[in-house]
Amino acid sequence: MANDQENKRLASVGSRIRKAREDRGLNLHELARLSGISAPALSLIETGKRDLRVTSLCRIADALRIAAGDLLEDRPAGAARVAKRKGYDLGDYA
Amino acid sequence: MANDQENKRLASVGSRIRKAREDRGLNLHELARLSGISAPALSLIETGKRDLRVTSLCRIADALRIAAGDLLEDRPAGAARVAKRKGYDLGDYA
DNA sequence: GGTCGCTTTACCGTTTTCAATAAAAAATCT
DNA sequence: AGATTTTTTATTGAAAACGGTAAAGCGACC
Repeated sequence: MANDQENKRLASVGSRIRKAREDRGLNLHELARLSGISAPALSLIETGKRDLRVTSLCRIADALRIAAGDLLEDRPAGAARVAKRKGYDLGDYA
Repeated sequence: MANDQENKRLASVGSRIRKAREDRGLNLHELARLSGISAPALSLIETGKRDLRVTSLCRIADALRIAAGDLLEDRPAGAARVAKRKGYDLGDYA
């Protein structure tokens, strides 16, 4: 798929997604319903094994309520901006 | 390919790439050589007609010497960030 | 008129994402 | 220990990205 540098980049993107998801207390299945991306695909993404498309990244970012750019690289201001609200209504996605 | 919202997003990403490219005085063939992405593909990307992969976005960002996150959304990087946080309104996912 | 440079579009072939499903593996419980 | 939840891996099939090439548009300028 890619050279070593790109793999590292995908891995860091994936770990940022995973961290944001866990910070919000969501499991893969719940994030799958929020984002419209299947749990197996999310697993591949979070472990850096898949080169996801930009729209997929944005859908994940929207589901996590984080700026998409904050998933691509470390942004110190990012964490503070995230509202740790609790009201994920999974029903909207059923 | 995608719904209307995602198309708008891809279009904005594309226009940001185009602007950065033109600011650097590059044409599509030169950016193609720098990024490893063909000029026809770059044309589709810049006009928002293609949902590129994250590694492609990063290769373009590297070629333009810009942060990949800055291609995803407006990030003033400087002063007036308070004004308006454009994009999605959190709270309802309907 | 024409030519040059740049961009867009179209086609083809290969590769990859992605959903869906199932199953296996791993972590988390009681 | 066992049972349950969560994650990972594998498979199938469809849709799309991507490079390459070629062709067509579209300016500007002579």
